[in-house]
Amino acid sequence: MRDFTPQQVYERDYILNIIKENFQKYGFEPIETPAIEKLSILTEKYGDEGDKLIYKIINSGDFLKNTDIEDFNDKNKLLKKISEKALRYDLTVPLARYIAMNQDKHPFPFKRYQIQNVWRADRPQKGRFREFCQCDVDIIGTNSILSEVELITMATEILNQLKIKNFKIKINHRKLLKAFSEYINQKDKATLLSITLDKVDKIGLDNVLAELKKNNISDNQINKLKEVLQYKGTNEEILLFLKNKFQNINYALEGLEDIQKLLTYLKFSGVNLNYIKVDPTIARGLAYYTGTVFEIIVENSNIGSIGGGGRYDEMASVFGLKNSYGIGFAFGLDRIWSILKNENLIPRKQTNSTQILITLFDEENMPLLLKLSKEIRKLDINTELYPAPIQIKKQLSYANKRNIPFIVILGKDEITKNKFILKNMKNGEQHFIPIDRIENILNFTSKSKISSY
RNA sequence: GUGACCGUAGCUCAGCUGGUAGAGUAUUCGGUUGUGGUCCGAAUUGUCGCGGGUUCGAGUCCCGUCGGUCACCCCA
Repeated sequence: MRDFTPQQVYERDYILNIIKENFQKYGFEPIETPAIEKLSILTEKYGDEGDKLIYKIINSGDFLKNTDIEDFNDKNKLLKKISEKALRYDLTVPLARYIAMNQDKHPFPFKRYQIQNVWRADRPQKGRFREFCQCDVDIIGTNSILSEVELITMATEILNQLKIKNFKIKINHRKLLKAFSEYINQKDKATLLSITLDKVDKIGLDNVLAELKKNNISDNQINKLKEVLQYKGTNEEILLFLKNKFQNINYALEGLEDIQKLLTYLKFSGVNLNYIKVDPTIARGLAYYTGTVFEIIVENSNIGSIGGGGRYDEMASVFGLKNSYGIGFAFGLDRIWSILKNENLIPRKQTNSTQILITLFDEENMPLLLKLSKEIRKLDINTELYPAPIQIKKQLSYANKRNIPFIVILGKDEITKNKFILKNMKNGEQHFIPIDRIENILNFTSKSKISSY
């Protein structure tokens, strides 16, 4: 739970604007959905771990009204009786619900983006918040590999514009993960396998294998896995190697072909393939993925991924939309912000804040000052009036704290001369400007506009 | 959901082995009448996160809870 100061909002807006511009450039349209969803919409979409992290909202009024003592012996049963609403956990599931409910309102494929907060009942830690902002883009209604191509191309474009170096987009395919379990004759342990493999990056291959051993995977099977996972090579080499290993597993070959095509098209789409890394261990925990999955990381940042996504071809069908294809990914605004801060990549604020503060001596002069402020704004200069006739030193001090580069003084002395004073707060210089030649202000302000920050 | 540490004035923090709170900074006022950012002087500031317990007495000990930081788990 965080507040954002004006400076922080500026910094976040800088990122949001780049993201939004690119979303629009690729033809995505915005939607918004409510923060609160029905709890039943959200459950069982993110896996067991995910379900635990959903913020449940207790029913209003007498929330115990339908419960009896026995319900307290079964927490899940109790939960259903006292909570029917929840805060959204991501933007993908609400999108699926939205699509199912608004099928008639959009042509398909439907390309939408959605930038809103989501909530997770997590323990906060580095790069992780209970309330955070996701910038989500999805394409609903086609299973064309071009969707993958477009999303990844756009992601690299955005990261380039944000000047983030060292990012990698790791790509995998759920079908490949599944193939691992078949490859070692442990089909029923597919989930365990994918969750464990996902940790290779974090705890290393040896620890992963040790963990599998604890879960009753035999030495023989582990060695078989090790041989595959140890393999290092270029994207092409990895694909070839896996093709060889999985030659008898049809769906694995499909997955490999998807990735192969994706790489080919990315090249034509102008993406520098150094950013792309095929990684058979990337799993992603969310339960709804069915095809390609990807994760965007920044090397040496120790902040986890800054974005991730994948294909989820069945999800909207849960909400009644048949043959629904879907793919998308989300950028984590807060994590990108954190990285840009660390790397000093956020440009300094130029000048969209106040340029001139008009000081006030006497309420009698208000009409004149209001008129003056309007005339100055006509020159496209951000101007404000100090709202109360307090001591001028206080008004100057206020301008100082606000970093306002100029003040105008127009009191009775000046009025008799038909001039006002324009004072440069940086060097203290003062200039008299005739009231009927307001545009002369520009002689002094335009130069310092940029250097004032 | 698990573990560790933390939560004292607006901010950063001090407060030893229990005896009802202090510094720096910020704020406000002043250093004479209409000129800030420096300097000097003065003043204000807190239900010590919240709830309960132990004790004659708790910021200080115990329990719970909420919030923060970090590591798991998982994820943006």
